[in-house]
Amino acid sequence: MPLQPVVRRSVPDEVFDQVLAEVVDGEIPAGDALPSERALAEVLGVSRPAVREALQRMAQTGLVQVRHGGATLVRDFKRYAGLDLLPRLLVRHGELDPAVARSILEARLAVGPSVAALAATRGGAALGAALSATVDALAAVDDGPQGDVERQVHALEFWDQVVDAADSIVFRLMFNSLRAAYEPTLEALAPLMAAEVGQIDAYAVLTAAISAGDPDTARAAAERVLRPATESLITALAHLEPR
Amino acid sequence: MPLQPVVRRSVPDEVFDQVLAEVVDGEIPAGDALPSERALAEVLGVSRPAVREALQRMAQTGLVQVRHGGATLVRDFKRYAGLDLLPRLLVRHGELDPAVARSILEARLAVGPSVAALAATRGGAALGAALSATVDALAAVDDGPQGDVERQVHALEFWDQVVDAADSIVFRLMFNSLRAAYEPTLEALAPLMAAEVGQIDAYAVLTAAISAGDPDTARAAAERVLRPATESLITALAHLEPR
DNA sequence: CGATCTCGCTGGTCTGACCAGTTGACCAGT
DNA sequence: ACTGGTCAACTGGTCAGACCAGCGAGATCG
Repeated sequence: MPLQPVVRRSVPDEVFDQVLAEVVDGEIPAGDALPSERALAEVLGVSRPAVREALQRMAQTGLVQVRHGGATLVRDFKRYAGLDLLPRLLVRHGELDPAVARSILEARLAVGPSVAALAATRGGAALGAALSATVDALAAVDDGPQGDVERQVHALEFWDQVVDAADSIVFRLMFNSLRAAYEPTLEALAPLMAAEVGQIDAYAVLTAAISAGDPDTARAAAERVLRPATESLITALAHLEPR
Repeated sequence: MPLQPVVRRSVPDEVFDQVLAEVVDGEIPAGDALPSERALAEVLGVSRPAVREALQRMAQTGLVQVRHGGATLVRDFKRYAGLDLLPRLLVRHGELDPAVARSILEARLAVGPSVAALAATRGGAALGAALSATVDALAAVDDGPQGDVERQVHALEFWDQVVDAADSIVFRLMFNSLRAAYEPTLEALAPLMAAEVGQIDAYAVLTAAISAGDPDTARAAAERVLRPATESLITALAHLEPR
């Protein structure tokens, strides 16, 4: 593996991660109070502003509720957290959570075809050429483990363009959140997704449908791109889930 | 209007909102640097910690990138922000953004049926009774402007239960984000959505399909619930959009 | 002219202080 | 027995000022 960027963790980052883990793992049940800022600062051996910064970020994410004068309460993150929390949920304690991974695949399959249909309706003249170029790049990748990763990157780029063309801000933001969860684990997942991004012809059909401005065909084509890997991976993940 | 809770805005809240507006409105284009923390603190007449807290929250949301030693850069929020930003985008300068509202409707229509299908597959024994109870509550609401609001609340509760039953964390978080955007504007939108939540029979059919564990029927029923209002509202919104 | 150094600016962190809101206990009226 | 008032001991909110650490541009030196 080539040289990696140095991870620089600030003090508030560290505090944020620790408190987040406590909350997400359910060590502190929803409704309970967090220790006071001063107490946390002392326990963690950092200054109060550092703790404050972390707690404010927690509040921003909807995981706690701070009340001036009162205690800081833990909220039920499954009810109040937004999609931004996804990356933190996907990888817990350094490994993938199969239930979360399954859920991401389900969401992808539900949303992708609709986005493709919208892109077909709204895509401008230049869209077809841009998509074709990306598919060409996808097809030109050499085989091998490194190639799998590279194909993933091109596939992400492809969907990025489709989402842009759909011109619907909610899908755009959803895509950003999903990508933020997916990208850090890309290397690990690339082999599993290799079959999907290898279907150059399926991508080509989808591109053609979108370029032609045919939403129904685009929807079906997107589903043909996404469904095979989705279903096979979900069955594979089902064996990993404890339940 | 009955008594409202007092809104208490903290200093960092205020700073956050102001900087957010600058970024989202494009006053400071993506790639440009924000003024330094000290400069912002002086201009806004607050302390540096207050500014820091606001900027850290901006970074958490993906709108800026702070670099130790260097300037704080504005990022392209359309590419890096997550779905949590949605409430801030939906209502800008005190009024609804039609393009964002349209997009929310599109997303709802795309996701709702899939969620219903999953709920049909995975819903437990108690689900049917719970959904029926909510539909009954929906049907029991008196007419009138206040009733429209009340029906919205019940409809949200209904979908909340469906999303829970789907048992897919991504949809859960999506729903939370969408609800967070929708709820503050609920009173204003209730009249527009009145037709949808008035279709008690459509909700009943959907409930029956989910209870029966029939995903395909549930998907179709959900679409019948959501599509009419979605399409009529989108055409209505199209007239408001400048474009 | 180009590589290097240095200084000034940036953000990162801490300390300690004080302000402001909440809570519960206690007390005084009704 | 219940209401509302008072107070003290929390809590979070905000500030000022200091110092550390990283970056970058301009001055400097070869």
